[in-house]
Amino acid sequence: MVAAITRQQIVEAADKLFYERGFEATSFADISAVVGLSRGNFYYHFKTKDEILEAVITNRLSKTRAMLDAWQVEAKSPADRIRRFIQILIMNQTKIMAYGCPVGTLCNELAKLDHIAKSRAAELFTVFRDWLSHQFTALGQGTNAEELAMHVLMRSQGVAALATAFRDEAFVRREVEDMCQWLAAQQPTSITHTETASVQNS
Amino acid sequence: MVAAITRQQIVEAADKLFYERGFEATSFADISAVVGLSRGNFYYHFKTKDEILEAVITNRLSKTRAMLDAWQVEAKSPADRIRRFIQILIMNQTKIMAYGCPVGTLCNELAKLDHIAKSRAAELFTVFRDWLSHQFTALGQGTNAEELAMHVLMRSQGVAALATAFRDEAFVRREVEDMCQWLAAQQPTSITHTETASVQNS
DNA sequence: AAATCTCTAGGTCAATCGTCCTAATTAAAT
DNA sequence: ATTTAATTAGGACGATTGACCTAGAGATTT
Repeated sequence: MVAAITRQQIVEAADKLFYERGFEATSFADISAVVGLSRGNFYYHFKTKDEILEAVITNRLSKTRAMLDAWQVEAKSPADRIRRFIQILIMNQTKIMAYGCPVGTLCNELAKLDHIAKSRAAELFTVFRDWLSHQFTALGQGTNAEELAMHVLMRSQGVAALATAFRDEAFVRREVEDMCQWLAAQQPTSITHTETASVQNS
Repeated sequence: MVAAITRQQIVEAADKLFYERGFEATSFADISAVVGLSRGNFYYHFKTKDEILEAVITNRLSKTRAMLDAWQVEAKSPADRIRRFIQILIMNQTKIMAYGCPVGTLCNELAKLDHIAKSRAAELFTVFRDWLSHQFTALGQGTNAEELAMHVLMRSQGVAALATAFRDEAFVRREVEDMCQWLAAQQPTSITHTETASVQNS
């Protein structure tokens, strides 16, 4: 079963190229050159380009879920976990300034192509949204959890988009800081009531 | 001088196609089919595809400036003008949900392609940023004007990106409303001082 | 050792890409 | 009316695209 390894190598290379160059702009030849495989051999592993895209999205979904699961134990409070999400903008700053957000840009390209997989790519956003929504619920914002999750997602997308266009590191830092301050204000009745401290330890 | 008309038709058609399908995904044949011209005849008007892109960006820049100039007289107060900008998300909702923001998605595609015109496309953002910055200065936010302008731009980009992925009209309305409320809170000392009313009439 | 299955290399296919050339048509100028 | 310039149509170019086939090498099983 060496094919499974080669297959994963293809998916990994395709993922990187789809992100850095775009789906359409990446050819079979490009991917095979990275993996070190002959173009013709591709048909054995993937019959169509859409099949590679499908595999890339599936791979991203599982990796994203694994990352969020890890944060669930690494970060102690819901607020810390949301901050962890926001900090992605700092962690991946260089790549984001060069290529934008991997999820947002893929969804946008597939939307323009009216590609069959566009809704499947949007699942990546859903995973983040549901996870963020879960964190906001744990923060005591059960009624607005999904709205707040979408708001965080929205801001992240906006920062990523402008980071690519302006390449302004100060802007990214400023907006991340602003988001964290906004987040701190989202803990309901944090000043008047003191029992919210216990929520952060859940 | 009939060529000028044909040239403008080409630019207009290319603009629409670049927006709806993307720059790379649009071919000479696609544009010529829309205009009703033979493919070969293209070379007379535009020698390269990059030349069309350049013309499209230039066209967008002048159209954008003209629109913002019109708003300067149509809308009475700086706040009204900024609201007018925010309302684009509602006005162009259908197209944005299908293809995203014309500026943001173009900048992103060109960034991935590492295209020569990527900085030129970013000028579109600069035009909006400077105009917004000017409005915030008129609002009495001279010190933070550019930061606030970038913040509005960021939010618009974020809403557009998620609108494409989720196709959620309620989300767009909610975020636009939230932005307008945020804007209302940005008028410094609007409650304690009354002289800010005169600023709105400038 | 023979047979079977897994995996790969190289090449072909028609279609399409951006680019470019040339002959013909149309309009303008003399 | 004749020359000149502006504009067009159609085709050809080399390269590249995604897709596909087949022969054979390599590994595994019998």
